[in-house]
Amino acid sequence: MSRPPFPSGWSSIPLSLKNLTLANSLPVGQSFLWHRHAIASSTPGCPTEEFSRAVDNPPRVVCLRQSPSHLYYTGVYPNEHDALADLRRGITKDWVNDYFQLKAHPELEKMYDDWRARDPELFGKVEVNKRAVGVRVLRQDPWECLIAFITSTNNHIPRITSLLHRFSQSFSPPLVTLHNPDNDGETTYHLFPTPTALPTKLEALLRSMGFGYRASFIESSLQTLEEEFKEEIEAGLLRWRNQDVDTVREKLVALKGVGRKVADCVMLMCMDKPSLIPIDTHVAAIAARHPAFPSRLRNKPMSKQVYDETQQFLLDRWGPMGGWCQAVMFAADLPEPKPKVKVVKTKVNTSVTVKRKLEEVSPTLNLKRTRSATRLELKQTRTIVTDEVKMEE
DNA sequence: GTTAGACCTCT
DNA sequence: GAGGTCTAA
Repeated sequence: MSRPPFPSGWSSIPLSLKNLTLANSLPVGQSFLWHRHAIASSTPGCPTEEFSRAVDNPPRVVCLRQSPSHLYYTGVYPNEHDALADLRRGITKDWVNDYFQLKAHPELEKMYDDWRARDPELFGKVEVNKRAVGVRVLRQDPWECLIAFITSTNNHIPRITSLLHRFSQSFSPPLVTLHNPDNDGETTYHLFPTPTALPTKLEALLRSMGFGYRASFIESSLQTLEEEFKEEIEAGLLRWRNQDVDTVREKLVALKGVGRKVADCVMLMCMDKPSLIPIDTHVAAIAARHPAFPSRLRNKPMSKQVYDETQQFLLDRWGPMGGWCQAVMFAADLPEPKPKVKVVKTKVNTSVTVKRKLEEVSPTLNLKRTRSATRLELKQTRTIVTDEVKMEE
């Protein structure tokens, strides 16, 4: 009898970095639950890092790697049956195509051409940035996306990321545990919790987990959604994809903790509304750089009116795929990811303690890169759902 | 309809 | 002050 996890094996899709760059699309503030690891055994021209996360329907861990010419993917399953079904039916391949919108919008480069022609002033100057290459808007799950962006207000990416991982670990059982591809420890993956898995008195719990005042927003929004959709919140939210912007915006803004900006984020990133340009302070600053930006909007505190006019200004520049252009501009404007450093306390002489930074050694590149997912060794797998809520230490 | 403060928490 | 929003004037 085999034991989990069951990898469906690596497959690949021919895809250029200009059409999709994982590193510029996954960790840039649209999605927060991807794990990112260097690959210990890699060779020039082959992938150097792996992105992975738990994905539902069926439950599995999706792993992604990328070379200049191909996108590699595999699903790692807690049971053999689903892994075999994936092999037969290409479940993860379909998921990749849907998530990155490769079928719906196959030619990202054509969009870049269009934005360059429309807006040489802003887009033209930014797109030369390395971080502006291959930025795609992801087609995410609405339920997860909604919670993520309620959590995002007044927070930075690293903090949003840690809060959402904490959320998943607390309310969703471990799915599968895999060795990290950088050979540094292992990761236990959890699906994003379903609404029904959340305890009734959620606010106090979330507060203790560090959500702050957003805790009450999440509890209240959950309650509102339960009133509208009963037990079918996720399916209900998915149906909002088929409705027009104004209708959906009205419903989203009715939820506590969801204002105009969060609503626009959710509609852009999971409800097929590619023209929407969410205006946060960052994007507002980008817009203000444009020579033609109305001076009466400059240095004004954000208000509904300033929001509307700024959004309209950018929409005029960027056109029907304006939300995608915003994603490029946003990603390119993020600070360079800090090189990982370890802060080591070194004891010197008698009792003087100094802090010293040590550059983390980059993984040695081996000449062989295995495409077999059998490297993913089981450490611990539990598929039993517990009612108990685990709190982070 | 518009505009201050407050709000959790971490840097 | 930060990838805002809520509430009360």
